[in-house]
Parts: sequence; C-alpha cells; structure tokens
Amino acid sequence: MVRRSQTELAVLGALAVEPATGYGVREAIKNTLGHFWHESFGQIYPTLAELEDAGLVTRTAAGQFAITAEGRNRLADLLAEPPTPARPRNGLLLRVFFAAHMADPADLRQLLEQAREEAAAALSRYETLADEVALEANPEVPNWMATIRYGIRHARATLDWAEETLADHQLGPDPD
Amino acid sequence: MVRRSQTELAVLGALAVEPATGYGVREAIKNTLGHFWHESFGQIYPTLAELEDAGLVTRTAAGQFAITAEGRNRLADLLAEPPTPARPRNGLLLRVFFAAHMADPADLRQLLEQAREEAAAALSRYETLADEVALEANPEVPNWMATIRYGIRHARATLDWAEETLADHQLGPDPD
DNA sequence: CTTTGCATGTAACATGTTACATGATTCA
DNA sequence: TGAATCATGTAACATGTTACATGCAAAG
Repeated sequence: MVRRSQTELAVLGALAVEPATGYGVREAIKNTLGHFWHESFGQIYPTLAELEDAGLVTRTAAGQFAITAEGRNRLADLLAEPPTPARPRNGLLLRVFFAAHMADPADLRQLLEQAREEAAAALSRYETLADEVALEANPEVPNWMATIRYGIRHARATLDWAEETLADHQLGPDPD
Repeated sequence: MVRRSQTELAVLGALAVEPATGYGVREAIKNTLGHFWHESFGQIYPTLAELEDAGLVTRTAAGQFAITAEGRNRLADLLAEPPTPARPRNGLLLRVFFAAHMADPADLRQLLEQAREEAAAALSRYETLADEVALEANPEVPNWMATIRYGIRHARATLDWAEETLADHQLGPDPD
C-alpha cells in the first residue's frame, strides 16, 4: 500500500498515457496537467520507487517507467475515490478581506489589477491550449478539453470579479 | 521575524478586527474566512506564541490576545506583499483528466454530479452569508462582500461547468 | 451531575519544497 | 569545448494535520 494517494494518482495517470522516465513524468505533469496540478522531483522519485516496490510500475529496457496491469487496477481504484477535500487557502481573498488594514488603499487596487492581469493571461493560455489539444488524436481528448473548459470558466470568473471589484471601489480601471 | 507568513497574516488580521482567545481566533477564521481560508489549532497556538514573543500581540487582562501597534504595522506589511502563489492541486480535475482509465464510466458521472451538488450548495450558502454580512455595521463590509462575490462567481463557474460536462458526455442530468 | 462548549497546548505524523550533488547527452 | 537539457536521487527544511491530554464553565 503506497501512501501519498494524490501524487500516486498523478504519477500512475501520467504513465497510463505513455511510459516515461521520472524526469519525463514531471515534464508531462508540468506541460499537460500544469494548470491544475503540480508535483516536484522530491515527490516523484520516491513515489516511483514505492510504486516499483509495490509492482504497480516497472522499468523497461529503455530505462523508462511503465505502468503494469496491477498499476492500472490501482489507478482505477484511485479514480473511483472521491477527491480528497482541499482546505481552502486563497491568499488573494485573505488580503481583500483584510484590505481595510492596508497602509495605502492603492495596495488593494494593485492587488486587484494583478489578479485581473493574471486571469487575462491564464485565459489566453487556455484558448491556445484548447486549440492545440483539439488537434490531438487521442480518445482522452474530450476529458482533457473538459479540464481546459474548467480553467476558462474560472479564469473568466476571476477576471469579471476583479473588474467588478475595481469598479466597486471607485478605483477604476488602469488608464494607461 | 515570524515565519508562516500566511498563517501570521490570517491571525493578525483576525485580531485586528477584535481581540480574541486562541480558540476565538479559530472560530473567527472558521466562521468568516471559512470559504477561502483554513487554520488548525496546531498552527494557531504556536503562531500566537511567536507573535507574542515578537511583540506583535499581547495578552489582555481578560485573557484574550490583542494586536499591538507593531502588530498593525506588520499586518500592513504582509497585506502589501503579493499573495504567495499556491501550487495548483485540483483533485476533481485530476480525476476528470484521467477519466478514460476509470473502471466504469459511471464513475465520471458520479464525480461530476457530486461537483455540481457541492457547487449548488456552496452557492446557496454564499447567498445567505451575503444577506447576513450586508446587515453588519462595519466599514470592512465592502471588502467582506467582495470575497463573497468571488465565491459566488466561482461556485457558479463550477456549477455551469459540471452541467455542461455532464451534457457533453451524453450522460445527462440525474433523472431522479 | 453530566454533557456540551470553551480553552490551551503538544507530539507524532504526513506532506511537500528546495537546495544540493552528480553525471550523461546533445547541440551550437 | 562549453552550455543547455535530460536524468536521478537525497537531505534538510517548512508546513500543516491529527490525535491526544488536560481542565474549566455553563446549561440542561
């Protein structure tokens, strides 16, 4: 039984798409799951070692890790589990909530403007990503697109909220 | 210099609103910041002890913790810092992304339905909360409302996404 | 009088990041 | 040949949760 079930899920999932080195698993996660998931090497290598011990992955002749039949079963089990509830920790909202205690009201404006810029940037990254993914020939594409659509909706929610809140505080949009 | 800057910010912020016991700080965070922030006792008590050592809070005669002038300066400094970027870890999207490897396609449907229910429940909690907060006589109310509006927009984004995705997979809404 | 809520704290554990050490390969 | 990228791993640290121990006060 391997702990770290969420990391385990991410690693097994990545290897279910295609075999990869530990480095490659991290690249895969960074490039394709990057907008909603993160793993560091310090998590990936120990997890791969444990998965190998448990017979859920093996090393191929080419020096890559590949998922085993047992690994696929384990992956299916993990996918059926409800997501572990993440405790909320939103640094942006924490600051907005206590904004009355800021030294300078401009601090709030800057915070909101930065949130707006980041959301706008995220939005255009998602649009590009959606175009790229749509071209791939893979039965998993609909699911991948669903995660991108989630990103788009939430980025737009943040963008609209930031603009609304800027207007609400009569700080107005950046005139430059 | 106290580490744990985000916990420090949450605790100082709570005490800037009004003095409280350690227990009360946790209640305040749970009740008012609950939808976007979380702290456990294991974080709060050591942080309060460090804040006291640093002269940022003191114990009142009534046995409560109160923020000092230095504490308010520190709070203003922390509020001016950009939010520490949270590494994304969305267990729902992780499962959706790898849904092709689920044992049973109904698992995806169940996942999405649960996300939809949770978002709907969150939405109605926010509506209630907004009504309550609107009645409070406190200059911070506009900022508090802003955080609730953020919650509403994001809950609605999740709700719409879940319904869209359920329809997309031709699984349809739950007929019961 | 006993249960619930208020209150404080710690120790063990789980999780996760960062910095470092090391070396092969590729490409300019 | 030198820089960048691929590749593996560990150790120290930071953060955060959970379970436990303890006791008081209020309410029923």
